[in-house]
Amino acid sequence: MTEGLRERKKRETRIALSWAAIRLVVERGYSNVRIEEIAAEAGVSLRTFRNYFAGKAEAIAARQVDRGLAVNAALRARPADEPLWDAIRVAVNAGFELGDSENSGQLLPDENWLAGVRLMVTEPALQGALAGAQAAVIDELTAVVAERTGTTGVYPRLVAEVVGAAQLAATHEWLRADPPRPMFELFHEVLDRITAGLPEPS
Amino acid sequence: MTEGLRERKKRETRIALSWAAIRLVVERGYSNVRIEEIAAEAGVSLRTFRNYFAGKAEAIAARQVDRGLAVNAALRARPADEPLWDAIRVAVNAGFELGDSENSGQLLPDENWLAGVRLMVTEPALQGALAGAQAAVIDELTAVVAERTGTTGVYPRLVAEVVGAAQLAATHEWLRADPPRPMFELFHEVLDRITAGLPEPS
DNA sequence: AAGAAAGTTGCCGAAAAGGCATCTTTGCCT
DNA sequence: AGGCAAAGATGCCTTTTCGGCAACTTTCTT
Repeated sequence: MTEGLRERKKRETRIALSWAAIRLVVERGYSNVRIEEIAAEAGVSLRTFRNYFAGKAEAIAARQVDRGLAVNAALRARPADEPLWDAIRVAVNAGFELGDSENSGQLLPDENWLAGVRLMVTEPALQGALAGAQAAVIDELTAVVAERTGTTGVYPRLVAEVVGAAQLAATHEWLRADPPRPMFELFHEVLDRITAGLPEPS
Repeated sequence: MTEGLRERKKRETRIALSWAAIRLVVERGYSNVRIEEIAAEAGVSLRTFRNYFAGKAEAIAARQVDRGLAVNAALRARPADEPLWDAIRVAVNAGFELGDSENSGQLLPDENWLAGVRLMVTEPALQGALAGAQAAVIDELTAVVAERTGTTGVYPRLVAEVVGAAQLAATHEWLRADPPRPMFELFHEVLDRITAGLPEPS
């Protein structure tokens, strides 16, 4: 069965709330946004907001979660005989593309927006939520890696955590880079270093 | 000048609050602990608790932060000509030892306690705070690595993030392992894999 | 010893959080 | 189509959190 109306609406509401939260926070600053306003912006009641998210921070982090889940799904969809790290590269890129398409389809973001995002991610409460969201995604990724490689023990988790670390490092660099660089490029550079065992650059 | 009375008391209060929070939450479960009770347990007012921490979750994560900062300090203290990854191994071990000494000095933890901790870390709100705390520590670690290696660009951040990932993976395994295994052993295994470029185990 | 600086505490209002009952919408079966 | 059941949205209400402010106490400096 294809996706029903109910589920589609729910997903749309979730996305609308999350974007509303991000937009308002980027514009006005984290503590100057009431969750009631986010709800209004997305056209639902405050109470409904609370049915979806535990708070502002979680709403904002939701976009990250969805992207992460997309990566996981993409990884599952890769051919089983493809080398693990090749598959991971492709899957993560697919995740970035999702982000782009939800955006204006631009590889490099608007300058004001970027500034707002930089400000936003300095918010301590946000960092926690973002990191926590990442953790949840990584739990699932661990399972995917375990399944794919048929390994047990630490290995799957370690790979998952490291992929997460790679994404974080790439994202940091992406926010820092001037002039801006596209995400996939940064990510590949990072993965190259990791699969080389992270030797000190000479 | 050595550490004054004021600073020592402050540090003690911080630690007392954090342990009180952890103990109560492990015993009763996250949502059954009022922060007022934590404050009482540590012998300060509710308002004072709030001067130290933004909430329950942050109080609990504080122990992690302190351990992380200890690792960073230890890394700074390593001889400058020591290979980076050797220095990291030693520094992280020093961090674990700190945790042990604050504990009963045991390498392997009590069974009830472990069960409580397992339960505690499943709490979503906690995961966020723990991960967020980790993120803050990693920011500092990035600086330490940059300083030590004299590198710029992504490399320092990448190393820092990966070290964080390694600790997370090791911790997960530590919580999962039955029979229990000592942390330092798990961590070394994990680091070996990383410096080998994370090849799929055959 | 005295003033300055830092820390603690109570009070208070705003906001968040979440349980519960009600009403509406969607999905499914006949 | 009709109608029932499940899921969702909303409002209401109570408890808890959150954080600014000002008064008071302790520690530090000279």
